[in-house]
Amino acid sequence: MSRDEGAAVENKTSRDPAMTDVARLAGVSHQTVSRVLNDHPNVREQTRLRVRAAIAELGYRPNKAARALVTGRSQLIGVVAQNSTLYGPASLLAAFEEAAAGAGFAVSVGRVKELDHASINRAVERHRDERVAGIVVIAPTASANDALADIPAGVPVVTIDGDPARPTPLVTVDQQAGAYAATKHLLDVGHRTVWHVSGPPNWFDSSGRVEGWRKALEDAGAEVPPLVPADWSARAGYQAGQMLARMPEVTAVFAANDHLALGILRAMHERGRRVPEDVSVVGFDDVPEAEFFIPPLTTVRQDFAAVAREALDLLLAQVAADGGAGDTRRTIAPALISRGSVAPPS
Amino acid sequence: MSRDEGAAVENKTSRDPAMTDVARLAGVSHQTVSRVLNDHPNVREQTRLRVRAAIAELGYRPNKAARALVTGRSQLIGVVAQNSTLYGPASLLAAFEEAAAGAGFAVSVGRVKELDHASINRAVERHRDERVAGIVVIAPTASANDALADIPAGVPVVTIDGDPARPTPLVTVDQQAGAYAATKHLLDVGHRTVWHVSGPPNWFDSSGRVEGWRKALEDAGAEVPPLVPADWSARAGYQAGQMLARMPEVTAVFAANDHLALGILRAMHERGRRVPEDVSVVGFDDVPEAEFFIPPLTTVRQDFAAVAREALDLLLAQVAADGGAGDTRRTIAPALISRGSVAPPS
DNA sequence: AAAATGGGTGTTATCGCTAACATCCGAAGT
DNA sequence: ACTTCGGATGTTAGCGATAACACCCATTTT
Repeated sequence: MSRDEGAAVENKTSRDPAMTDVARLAGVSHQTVSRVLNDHPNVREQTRLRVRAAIAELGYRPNKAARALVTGRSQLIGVVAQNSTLYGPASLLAAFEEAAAGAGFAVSVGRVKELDHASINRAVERHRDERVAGIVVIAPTASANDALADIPAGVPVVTIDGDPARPTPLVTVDQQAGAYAATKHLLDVGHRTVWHVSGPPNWFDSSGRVEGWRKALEDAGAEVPPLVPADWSARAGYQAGQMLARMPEVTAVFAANDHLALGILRAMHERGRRVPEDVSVVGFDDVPEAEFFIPPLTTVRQDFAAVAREALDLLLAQVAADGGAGDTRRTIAPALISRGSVAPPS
Repeated sequence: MSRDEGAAVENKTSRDPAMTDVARLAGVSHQTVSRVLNDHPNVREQTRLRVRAAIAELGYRPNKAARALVTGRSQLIGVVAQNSTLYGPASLLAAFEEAAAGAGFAVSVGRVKELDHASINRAVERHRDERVAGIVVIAPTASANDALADIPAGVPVVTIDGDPARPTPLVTVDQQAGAYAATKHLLDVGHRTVWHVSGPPNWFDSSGRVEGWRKALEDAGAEVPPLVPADWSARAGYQAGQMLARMPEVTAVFAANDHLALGILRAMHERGRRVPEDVSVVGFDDVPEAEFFIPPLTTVRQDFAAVAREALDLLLAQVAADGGAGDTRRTIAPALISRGSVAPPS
């Protein structure tokens, strides 16, 4: 790649214009160009216009690497998330990217196969190498949570879906409240108790939902049936459903997410137990297609966009404060969405 | 941020170690450290070890901004994708991030709200500002495709799901083959013809599936019923299904994706048309929960991981070749997954 | 009228790295 | 023994931006 200096006349493979090129064209110093770019106050309006014109004429675009080098920070936010296509995490990630873009930040995603200590640390280090402005960790499990301790102070970090008990900047959905509402809804229409098919035990979301379910039962003085443990998959829901369908006393089931609920619906259908006439079912997440399950699923909706906004907000506050921040915890309330899968017991 | 030079003894707020610090500790020049880092051959083994020891001792990590500045490229791949939680695009993105991480590249995602010309160009420019090594555009619609023309030559670009007719580096799933297989499967079990509920008309995936469907019918000498246009949502499938359920002659439906199929299943169920006894249904995508629909859905699976791998491969080939590349098109064959939603007509 | 202010601008140093060239040295060729 | 060569290393010069400071020159202030 030849790069002629001085009086280049026919510089074919000319490089991208740099700040000095703009400066020359506008008849100012490169520093003034920098001032215009960064909206410094002390630039005459006329000069500002001249510089802007030169920028437009050359199609100049600032080199972010150079800026990152001298400032020590890039306009990049690193996100550490599990490599999953689960509805919750995927939506969250998408929502966060959108929010960040709105604030002028690009997002670099460090997907991680397992949410273990070592993987997360590796992802965090990669992000630090890129001098990201801040890091968001989607840490829905205890193992992920542990890794956060190793992140050096001074790096702005926000955790999403992390341990509610941990004193770090954190945004969560109030799982307990959502589960409580779902369970109470079933009790309110007349069910004597509610069974619960839970998510994987190491997820905070799971345990929060279990707690909310149990509390609603206890508050109502209802019997607490044994917990049916599962994971997040439709398959696990189907298996749990096969058991529940055999027990005549089961009239109401709260599933820890919509896909579990789907599996339960299928199992009920196969054994001839009608939903909602014989058994009521409630899910969690409100995936877009939940409305078209057979029957339409009553569920609990999480506002991922709100979570993303709050997380970004918390992160940028830390970036601005250069470390310490004010309030550092935000909780988003979920909402019960009532559809056709719930009815009074017969 | 004070930064004492020279004989700093008690430098509290010490900066991160730089290459010169490593060099000093190892008793070599910073350039030798650079050589070790970049695996240049001409370094004595003993020196190499000494440098590595110093790196480990200081916990040194190279500054990527500085490297990007001098080389003009970062170890970052820019991805432009629509801000959607659709199963296909989301899976693709996740798969690509994993593949890129395996090759030592981080991925910066430029989500875009609409797949129009202007939005895509903006995202591409943002990536170029970051001096990404290459750009991947997930361009499943004609409008997205148009924007590709504006990307200057010399920037490595790979399109995923783009226009099969466009002569750019491109990776696609053979939609036509998948649709052909699905339709033929229905004809093979004895249906006289197959109805098709299609995706949005401006998506290449949609039109490819329509073509495959039509071709299979024509090859079999079957009547081609009118196309039922929809989008990708379960709701649209439900609406289409409400119509199809009223027509006694409809015995087989091929839906352009699994969520459409879900809506169709629901509509059939509501009007008392049994699947598969009265009507057979086939979907497309094989979303994880398709196995637990009522009944389990026969569908066509796309191998997104393979798409991602090929795309990365094509991109890195361009990066290495500094522009021109050899073969530039890869097509992934989808696979029919047979489940319980298909049966011979009664 | 001289001094103090402060807005507008240019000059210089620097961030941490890689490229290009310079240098040193011992082994090989004549 | 005297080039020649090439491996191992050091030196210097940028990459393109921002920070810090210096410097004008019109206003105010005293």
